[in-house]
Amino acid sequence: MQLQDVLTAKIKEAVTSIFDANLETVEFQATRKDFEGDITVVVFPMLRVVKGNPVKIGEAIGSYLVENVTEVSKFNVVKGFLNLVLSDAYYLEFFNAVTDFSTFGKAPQGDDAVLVEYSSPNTNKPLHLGHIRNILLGYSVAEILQASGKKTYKTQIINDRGIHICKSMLAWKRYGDGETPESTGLKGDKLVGNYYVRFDKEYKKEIAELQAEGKTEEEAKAEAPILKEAQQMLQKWEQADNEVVTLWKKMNGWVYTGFEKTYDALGVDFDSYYYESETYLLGKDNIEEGLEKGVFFKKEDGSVWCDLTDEGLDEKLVLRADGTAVYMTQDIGTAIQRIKDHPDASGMIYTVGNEQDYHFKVLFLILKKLGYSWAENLYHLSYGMVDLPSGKMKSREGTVVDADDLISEMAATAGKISEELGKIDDFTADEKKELYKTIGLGALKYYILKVDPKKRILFNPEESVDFQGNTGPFIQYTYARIQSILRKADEVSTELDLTDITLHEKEKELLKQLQLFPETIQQAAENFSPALLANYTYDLVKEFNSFYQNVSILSADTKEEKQFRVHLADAVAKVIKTAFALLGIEVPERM
RNA sequence: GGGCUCGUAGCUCAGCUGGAUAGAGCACCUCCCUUCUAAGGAGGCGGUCAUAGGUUCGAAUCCUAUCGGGCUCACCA
Repeated sequence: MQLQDVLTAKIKEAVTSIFDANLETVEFQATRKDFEGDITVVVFPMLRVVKGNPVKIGEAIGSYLVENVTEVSKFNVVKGFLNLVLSDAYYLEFFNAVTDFSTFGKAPQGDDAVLVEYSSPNTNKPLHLGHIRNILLGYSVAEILQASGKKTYKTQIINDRGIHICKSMLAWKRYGDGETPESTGLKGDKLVGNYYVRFDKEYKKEIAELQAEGKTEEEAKAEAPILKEAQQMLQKWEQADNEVVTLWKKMNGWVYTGFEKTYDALGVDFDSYYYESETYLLGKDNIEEGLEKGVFFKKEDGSVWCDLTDEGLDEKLVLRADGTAVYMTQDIGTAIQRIKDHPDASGMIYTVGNEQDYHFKVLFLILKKLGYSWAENLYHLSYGMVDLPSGKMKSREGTVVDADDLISEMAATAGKISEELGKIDDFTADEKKELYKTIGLGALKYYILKVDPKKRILFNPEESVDFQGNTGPFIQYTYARIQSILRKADEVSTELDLTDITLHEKEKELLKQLQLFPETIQQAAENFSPALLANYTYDLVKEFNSFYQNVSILSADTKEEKQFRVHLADAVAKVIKTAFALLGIEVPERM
C-alpha cells in the first residue's frame, strides 16, 4: 500500500513538528462501516511517546494531514481513532491505473519454484469426500502461490504398493471371474474398490470360522488363509514375480483411468507423478549419509534412529534392524529425490490430513538436521477430517461419500434449481449439462474451501450443500448478472473519462474492496489459505449487490457516469473470475 | 498420561500482525419482482466469543490453568 507509506511518513512528520516527539510506527485499520471515513489511524499507541489527550492529538494530526496530503480530504476523531476520508480522486486514480482487471492482483512470476503435493491416493479404492478436500485444497493453494509470484509444480505420490493393494488383487483373482471395467461398465477404481471390500468380507468370514473352531480373535486375524495368501502375494511382488506384477499393473491401470476421470471432473491437474513402487526403496543412502554426519545413531541391534529429544520430541526410527525402510525412510528419500528432479524448487508443500502432523514435524526436522537448505521451506498443509453426522467415514461400513457420486449429485441439484427458475430455457441439452456441472462443482468446491483448512468439516449429505448466501453459486450468479448487464451495455465506449465523476458511497465501497485484492492474494499465499480468498470474494460480491441495488448502472445521469459504472461492474466481474479461478471454480456467463 | 489442534448466534462459518457497539449465511418473522437476472435486496429476532485467572490504555485475538471435541504418541503406510 503506497498510500499507507505516505501517510506514515506524514504522520511522523506531524508528530515531530507539533509535539516534538518521534513515532516509530503508525497503526492503520480500515474504518468501520458505522463511522465516516476510509482509513483509520489509531492514536492510542502514540500516547507512549506523546503525552496528552488522544482526541486532541488526533485532531492535530488530522488537520495536518488534510493540509499536507492531497489524498486526505476530511477527518474526524472518535475517542482515540482518527478517521480519514480519502478523496474521490485517490480512488479514481487507482481505478484508472489498473490497465487490465483480468490480470489484476496477480504478481509477475519469479524464479523461485515450489512443489505442491496433493491427492496422494491408495490404488485400492475410489476417491471419497476426504480426498476431495485434499485435492481442492492442494490445487487451490498451488494456484494461489502461482498468482503470488511463485512458480509451482503440482505433484502427487501414489501409494500403489503394499498389502492393501494385494488384498484387492487377490479378491479379484479369486472371485473376479475375469471381470474388467469394460465388461462391467464400471469405472476402474470402483471395480477394484469392490474387490477390496470383497476381500474384507471374505476375511471376516474366515475369522469367524476360525473363532468358531476355538481360536482367539487375534489368532484368527493372523491366521486367516486369505490374509496369508495376500501376504505371500506381497512377497512375490517384491521378488518381481511375473504373474503378480502383471496383474498389479493391469489393476492399477484400471484405477488410474478411473482416477483420471475424477480429477478431470474436478478440473485439477498434475505436473508430475511419483509412485511408491518406485520410491519405497529410496532413502537408505541418505540414512547412511546421516550416520556419517552424526545426525543419526545406530543401536546395538543395528537399527538406526534420530534423536530428537533436544527438540522436545522422542527418538525416531529411520531404518529397521534388518536394514529395511520404514515410512520415514521413504519420505526422506522422496523429498531429496524431488528436489533433485526440480532443481529450481526451494521448498515443498505437503497436503496431508492432520493425523500426520507429528510425522511431518519429525520429517522436516530430520531434513533440517541433514543440512538441506530447502528444508527451511517445507510446509505441511494440514487439514481436518471430513466427518459425517454419523461420525467418521468408514469404507467397510459403506458410509463413505464417494467423490464421483457426490459430484454428480451436486450437478443434479443445480439442475433442479435451474429448471425451477427457468432462466436458461433456450439452452441446448449439452449447454445445460455443462452449466449444471459448473454450478454443482462451484457449490461443492466453495463449500469446502471457504472453511479454514485446520478445522474439521461436518458434512451432512441429507441437507446437501447450500446454493444461497455465502456459497459458490451465489457468487457465480453475481458474475452472470454482471455479464448480462455488460451484454446490454455493449454500445458503451471503451474510453473511460473519469474527470467529472463524483463517487457514490457505494461506488467508493466497491473500489475499496477491489483495492484489497492484490494483498488478499498475498495473504492467502502466505497463510496457505484459500479460505481467505473465498471470503474476500464473498465480501466483494456483497458489496457489489449493495451497489447494484442502490445505483442504477445502465441509466446513469451522464454518459461518463454510465461508462464508469459499466467499467466498474466489469472490473468486479473480472476479479471474481480471477479469484474463483484460484479456487479452481469456473464462472458461467449465464445462469 | 505426554504432544498437537479446535471450541464465536439454534445450525454452518468469518473475524488480518491485540483496537471502536463481535459479523455473514441458513432457519424463523416483516417487507421489496410493470425498473440493469429475486440463486437477489432492506429490516427484525438471536451472543457471558467454552470457563476462570493474568498481561495493558484496550483481549474473541496474547499467556497460564481448567473443561469439552478431534488427532497423535508403531520396527503400519
